[in-house]
Amino acid sequence: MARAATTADAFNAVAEPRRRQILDLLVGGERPVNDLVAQLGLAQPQVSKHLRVLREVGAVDVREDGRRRLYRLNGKALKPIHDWVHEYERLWSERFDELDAVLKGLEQKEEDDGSDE
Amino acid sequence: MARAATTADAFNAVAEPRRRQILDLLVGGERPVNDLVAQLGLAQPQVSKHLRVLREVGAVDVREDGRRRLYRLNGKALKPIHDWVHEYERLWSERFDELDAVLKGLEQKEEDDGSDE
DNA sequence: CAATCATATACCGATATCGGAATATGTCAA
DNA sequence: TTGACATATTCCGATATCGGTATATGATTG
Repeated sequence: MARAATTADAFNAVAEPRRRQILDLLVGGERPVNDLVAQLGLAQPQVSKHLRVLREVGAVDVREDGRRRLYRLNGKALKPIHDWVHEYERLWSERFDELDAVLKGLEQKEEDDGSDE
Repeated sequence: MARAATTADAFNAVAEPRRRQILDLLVGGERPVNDLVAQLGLAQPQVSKHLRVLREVGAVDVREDGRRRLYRLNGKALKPIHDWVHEYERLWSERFDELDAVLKGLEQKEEDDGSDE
């Protein structure tokens, strides 16, 4: 066995920085491949390959327009990532840090009061 | 060149489902390796290896306790993932879907009015 | 129809991974 | 000190990747 395919998951697909860049560019709206090639400074075949991966995980959709292909973002594919990482937000949010402090204070108080646990 | 190292990034580290599971378990608090081994149903060496990766990207910290090692979550390492994916939230949120519809309506209107762009 | 433009695919070599198995390191207990 | 326990490291083979280069496919223009 080796590492999971890049097309296995949105997680795997998006682990590659270039692919994140591509998605970031597509936030601005539909773009033909050549636009992306120009903006990324990458060779055209590499861009097409990255787009294929993004297509396979559903993060982008394509539309034909004459001899060019217009790629468009489909952000829903990223929702699982958002949902997962969202659970960890409290670990760096100051607001929650304060809440944690309060809760710890309460625990301490209960321990001082003695009894079980 | 090959795929980026799993230790290159939080993105790469977390692309592996087992490592996400480990982090999920550590949300419940500090745990020794053997606890994780039991809960994951994985072989001990694999768990140690996954933990190493998570350590190298700063997602967990270790503390020695006799002959065992207690691993603890350090969620701050996941913030870049959260920050990145957060930008895409509007793409699946219904509230923002409605906003998009409104904006598209406005665009349409301007196009109908003609003129440049 | 030929030439050109836009994009996708195929092939290559190098590399880092993953799980499995064996083993090393280090601590505690009798 | 010997043995049991807890964890980390090393070696293995298989595999999927990435960038580069060459080429295929397909649409448009002259």
